[in-house]
Amino acid sequence: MNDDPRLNGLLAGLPEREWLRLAPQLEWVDMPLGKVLYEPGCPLSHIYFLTSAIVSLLYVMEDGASAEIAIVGHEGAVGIALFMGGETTPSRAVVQSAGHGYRLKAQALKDEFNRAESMMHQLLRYTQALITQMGQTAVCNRHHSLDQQLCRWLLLSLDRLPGNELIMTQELIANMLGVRREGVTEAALKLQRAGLIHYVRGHITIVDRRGLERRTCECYEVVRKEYQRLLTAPLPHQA
Amino acid sequence: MNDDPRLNGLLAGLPEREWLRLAPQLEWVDMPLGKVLYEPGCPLSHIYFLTSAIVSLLYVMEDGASAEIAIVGHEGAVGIALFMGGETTPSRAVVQSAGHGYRLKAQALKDEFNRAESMMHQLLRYTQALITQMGQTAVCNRHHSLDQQLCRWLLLSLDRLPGNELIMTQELIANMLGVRREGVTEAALKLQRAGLIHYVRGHITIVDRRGLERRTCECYEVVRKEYQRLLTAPLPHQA
DNA sequence: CGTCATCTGTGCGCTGTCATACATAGGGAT
DNA sequence: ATCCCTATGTATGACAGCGCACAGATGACG
Repeated sequence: MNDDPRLNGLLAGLPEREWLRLAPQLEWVDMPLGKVLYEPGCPLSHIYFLTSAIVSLLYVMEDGASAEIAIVGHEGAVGIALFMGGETTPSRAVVQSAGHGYRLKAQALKDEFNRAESMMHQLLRYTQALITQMGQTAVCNRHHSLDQQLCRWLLLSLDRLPGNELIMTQELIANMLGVRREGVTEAALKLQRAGLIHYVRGHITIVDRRGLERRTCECYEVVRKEYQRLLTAPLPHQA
Repeated sequence: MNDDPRLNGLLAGLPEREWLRLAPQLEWVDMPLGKVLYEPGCPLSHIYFLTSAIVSLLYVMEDGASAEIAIVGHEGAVGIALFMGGETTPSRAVVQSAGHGYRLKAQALKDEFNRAESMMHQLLRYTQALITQMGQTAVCNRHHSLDQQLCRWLLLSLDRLPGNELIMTQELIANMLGVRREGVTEAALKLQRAGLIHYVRGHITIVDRRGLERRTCECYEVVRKEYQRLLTAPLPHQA
């Protein structure tokens, strides 16, 4: 019942020769909501290529406050520290939307990395896209309103999911954005009253995608374009 | 009158064999205050290994508002998009503290990258450190006070400079932090009254470094430790 | 020596977000 | 059907940072 590994953009982008070498080493993994793929400072055992799940990269402060610094979906991989050489990161990876993925043992990736060409360039390019997202998140945190950031977040998530529905409570979104739950309630209410979204107890339906795009800040577009530019295999769910 | 290229941590960390191959291709460059190394979307012609300058990576919004997402000093390099494979980035690199560095032609780097081992791992590790700084910046923007962020910024800058003086107006700092100049004035006043720093028209002297460390948020320490951990060649100017 | 641009200090009202507290409502479990 | 947990809506006061306006102070330069 496993889904196709090549739903993952990075794997799909590999030339046949490299793909055949890699495929037998991929392990299918279930990713239920809330599953933690790695904790800050823990050596990574695998790199995860997502097919249907969404994973949030979170920075958690000492006082427990947290902020999402990037979203990863089927366009990318979780655990880039593995090939970056640092072994660990100060971030935490949590499944934000249940689904599946494939993982590759740390050693296998390193072997691959030392001889392969496409795989490496593929991953490096993806890394740059991820970096762009992180930077844009930082700027967005500084300059844009919660309303705009919520739109950005909804759109970025939607781009990584099939359909037009998100399973996500306002409490969780608040965690992702690093704001209060009440703030998200207010912002979401505005969007609902404007007829852009509809939600009930953790089920958010995007009614008017264009409307969201008009309300969000430039950050969404910057990130989207950069992903498109850098990743040869385009995001299937993207408009 | 050129300074030693191996003041740069990445170059210093290379094994002799690779260093000898690379050295003749390095070009010494002057980096006056305000010099722009690259603009968003412009293909990079060189990678810059800094020896004595400090460069800010800025994200500039459509309305002109900007925020620094990372600081680069003699521990690193500017233009990582070159080897990441994306060719360009949405960020802007501006010299924040005048000094010098060495640059390497894009093609030379790529040639190097394709056959070299240490150089690549060196750069990848550095990239991860940079990523950490970006992420931490994003979280800091979200959760910490301007007072704390100013301390963080001063410390991060100081770690990349000799001595204990910064040449930097409050206006410029405000630009880096993405806040109002007046806000920086107020925060700086507090620090001066507490006897931690002393400043006059663009000259900031750090009087009590420990005091700043006590006032700043955890973000500074996280970034510092991660740089230390990832970069085998330690930062010379660091405490 | 005087002028002027630049840098720093201060006040004021405004807005967005926070902290806290509490009210309502959907929907699953029994 | 009932209960209860979880999700969502609302109010209130506090406060940080913003935008704007302007004053003083320093130092470069003619």
